[in-house]
Amino acid sequence: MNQFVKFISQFISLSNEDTIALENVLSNKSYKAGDKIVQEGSICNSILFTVSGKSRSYFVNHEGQEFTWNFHFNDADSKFENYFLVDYYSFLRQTPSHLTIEALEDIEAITLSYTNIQKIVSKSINLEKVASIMSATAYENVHKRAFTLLTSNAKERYLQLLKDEPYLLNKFQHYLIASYLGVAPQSLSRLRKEISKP
Amino acid sequence: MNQFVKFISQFISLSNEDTIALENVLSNKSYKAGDKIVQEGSICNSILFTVSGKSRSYFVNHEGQEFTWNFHFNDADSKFENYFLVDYYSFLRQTPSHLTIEALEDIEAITLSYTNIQKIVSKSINLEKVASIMSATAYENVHKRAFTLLTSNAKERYLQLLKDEPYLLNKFQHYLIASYLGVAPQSLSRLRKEISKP
DNA sequence: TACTTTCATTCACATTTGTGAAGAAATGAA
DNA sequence: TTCATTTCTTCACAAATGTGAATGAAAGTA
Repeated sequence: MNQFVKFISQFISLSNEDTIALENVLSNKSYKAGDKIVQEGSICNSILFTVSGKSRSYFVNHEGQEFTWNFHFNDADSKFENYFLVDYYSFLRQTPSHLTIEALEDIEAITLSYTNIQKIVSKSINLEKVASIMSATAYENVHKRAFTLLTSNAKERYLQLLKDEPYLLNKFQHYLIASYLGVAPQSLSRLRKEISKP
Repeated sequence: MNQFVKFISQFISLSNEDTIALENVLSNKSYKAGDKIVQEGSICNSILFTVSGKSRSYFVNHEGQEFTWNFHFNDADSKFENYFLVDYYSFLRQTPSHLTIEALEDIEAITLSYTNIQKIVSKSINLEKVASIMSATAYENVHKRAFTLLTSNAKERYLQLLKDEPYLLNKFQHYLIASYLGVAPQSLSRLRKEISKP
């Protein structure tokens, strides 16, 4: 059974027709390490579901600095939002993406296009629920990110990462974690030293 | 004609039936300056549309510090999202709110409850579009906020505010603006001095 | 008006974070 | 393995931001 369909089934019970309708609009796609899965400036017209491989999404500011927005992978540690490779902002509005998504390893993914989502959603109330769960989750995620950035300093953000998603430290390079926290790599190093032996 | 209906009409053409259906589920509500319109911890079960008066939404961190999330008012300067008094996060999921919304002046508002939205949305495709416009806008807004906080420092955030929403400086007290930017009031003062005479 | 309260600014100093350079450690390739 | 490359850490110093206190301006109240 398709991994994406299996994933959706955890949330919503799908009829046989729903399952078939869904499977019919899905296709497989693969990327090589280093590929840009989503390009800043281009419109994000499909949602990709990660089957295997790690990737990261990031913003680039006016000075060319990269800031990791999120990490994406599919294993026991991953959360809901980690599976999906998409700039929701761009996807929802069909406007140019601000985000770039880059394959850190070879990626296997399942793709669902914007137009196909419209098609299946209009056919099935259950599938409509999936779309709303996904967008509510995306909203929660970005909301939490903004809250953390507004209300806490670098040390607090690192402690929160240690608490909420410590496995990221083993999966991704620390300079990427640093840009996820919004600090310089050297500052992260300093924080780690300070926290490890108080 | 109801101000909220008028507002909606700018985006979507409403049939007579739609208009009547919408007006039937709206009601007026007023608050006194200082009132809490949305309380942290309680579920946000309606969306309020500001007719008059200023308010602000804010988070409180673990140390009791307040961080302004947004300013809300309804005049020539206001944007889409400024009208609405709601914690979308809480509203979408019907979970306890993280935000508090406080009336800075006496407020007149139009209220639309969660259950009533479901009712009218299921009756009219046009009204469904309104709901999706609103949630896409909420998403864009929070996305932009997170992006700015992640990628720019205090000075850049202040310059961006000067560029994008300078009128806030005349409408709201500077210590509130400071907490919106995520800096201490004294730091905002220093930035203003530095920028006014280079 | 005078009085009180609140807010904005300024200052000195503390703390946090950034930066560039250097070396250590880890990783990957031949 | 050895060598080259990348990443992590450490350090010293610079820059940014926070903090508490003091002052004066502005706004509200009697």
